[in-house]
Amino acid sequence: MNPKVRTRFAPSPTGPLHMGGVRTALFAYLFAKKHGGDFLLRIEDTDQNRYVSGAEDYIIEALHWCGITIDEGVPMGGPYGPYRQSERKELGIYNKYAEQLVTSGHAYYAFDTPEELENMRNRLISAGEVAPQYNGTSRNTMVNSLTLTADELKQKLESGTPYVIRLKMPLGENVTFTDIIRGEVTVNSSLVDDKVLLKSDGMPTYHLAHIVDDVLMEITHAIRGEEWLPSAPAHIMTYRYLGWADKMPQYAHLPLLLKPDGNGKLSKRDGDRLGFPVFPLNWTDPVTGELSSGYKERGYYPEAFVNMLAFLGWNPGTEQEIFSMDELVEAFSFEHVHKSGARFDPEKTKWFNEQYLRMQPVSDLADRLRTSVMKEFNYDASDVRLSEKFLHRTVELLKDRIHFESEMIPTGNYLFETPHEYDQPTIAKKWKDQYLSFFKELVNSLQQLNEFSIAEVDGAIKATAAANSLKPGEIMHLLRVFISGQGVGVDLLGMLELLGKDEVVKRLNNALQMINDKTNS
RNA sequence: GGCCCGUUCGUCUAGGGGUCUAGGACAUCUCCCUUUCACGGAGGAAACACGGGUUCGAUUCCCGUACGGGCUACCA
Repeated sequence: MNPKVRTRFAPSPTGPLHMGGVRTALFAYLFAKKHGGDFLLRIEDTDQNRYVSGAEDYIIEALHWCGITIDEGVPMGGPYGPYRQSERKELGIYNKYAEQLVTSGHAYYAFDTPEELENMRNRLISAGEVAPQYNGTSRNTMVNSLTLTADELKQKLESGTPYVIRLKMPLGENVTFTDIIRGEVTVNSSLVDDKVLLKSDGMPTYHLAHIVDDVLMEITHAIRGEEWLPSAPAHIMTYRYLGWADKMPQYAHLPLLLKPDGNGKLSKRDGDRLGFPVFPLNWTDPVTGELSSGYKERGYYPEAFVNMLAFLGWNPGTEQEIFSMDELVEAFSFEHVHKSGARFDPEKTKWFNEQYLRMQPVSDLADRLRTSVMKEFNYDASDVRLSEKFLHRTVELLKDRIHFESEMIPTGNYLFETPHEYDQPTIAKKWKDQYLSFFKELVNSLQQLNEFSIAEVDGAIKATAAANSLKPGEIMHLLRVFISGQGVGVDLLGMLELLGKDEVVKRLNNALQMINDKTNS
């Protein structure tokens, strides 16, 4: 029987998680859930120089907002804890396995200083080497436990000379492994350098830490970005040298997310440069105070964001595009994950949001609109504009015209407030003095209506127009401007009915006063 | 530069030798609906990078070229 599927998302807390990271987490989550497994969050905080405070909380909040639920790991813990590598270091595991590799002859101590490393690279470059590396050939010229005598080594170690432990990559060996997405990948071991496994500060590098942790946490599938493909052979070798070939998770290297414009992978800087967020949530840089905008605060539904993300590099193989998280879990498979990078399109993201907006129940939108209205305007609790009926109808009038819920008030502001300004270009274009009597009569006619319904109002407008030998088409646009102040907007008759007799009459009188003032000035 | 990975409409993609006069979606254009603008509906334009093979037959398989992406740290 196959072991229970366990996948993990293992970001390093160096800043806010960007959407590429969220997608990696999403695919790992979908795969785990599809197979009835667990999804873990491990924090890879082995680089103390790049640690950013708040980043870990941000990652947790972002995943939560997206509906990606963590079964185990940071923050709640679990049977394989701790789940932060800085804390796991205290367990002595990284040290232990690094030493084990040294003992078995698959790794060695290296005492070279940064200057010496730099010199070595320059030396190789001037010797015509295009890719200077610390590897099977150059290590013989360096200061390490392979070139030092036993006494020299002992002396260095005892005097506390800083050292790293490097993986001893073999020369000229073909390393083959199977990637779930790319199939069989073969790389010659000569091409990959002797990776540092343990740094001089005692911390492991990613190369060692993720392997030790994946095995100890019984991870079955290691899902990560394509940028790791070149170092995968080093990882494969490490598993073998540690005697963990049978415990190695299956690797899946995901295609990268590319910039909507120009070249290269999507970066944290692209978002605000191009006017769309690259982060799920707002992020304020703790050092510079600079704000990067997030999808949440921009008014995107997490479901829309996730749906969009899922379709970057993956497809269900059918023509269905709108998927709930449950449906994504059901449909997900690596067979339908692309090999090539996906250019991200902000326009499509908006479209996804619109789709989710249209699916919202009107009553839910009305409830949320009430909250916004109360915040925006100082209405009395008994104000009709806070009534169920008014809000419900407002939502119906507005919802198909907007991309975000947050646009309801800005787009429909004239439904909440009597206009103070009017679209003068439209008035100038349409207005004729002979319309004055029509509008005056219309006010009277509307005032006499017992029932202020669409049908009644429509009837009154038509009758008054006919009495003035006007075609309704002539004055409808002006009527809209007089009522809403704007030339475009929601259905006119629907708006009149919603506003009600008193408000409509009031607005009409205001507008006629405005016309009068203009004429006299 | 070297190495690795990739290459279907502008973008995301369907497609695993004949069903491809290459399908869908976003964006774009036209028309319809609408006494506004949207929404909605209908339609249009728009792609197999190139060159060699293999094959009766290649978008689909192989090789090369071009292009794109990634990596090339005591960062992940």
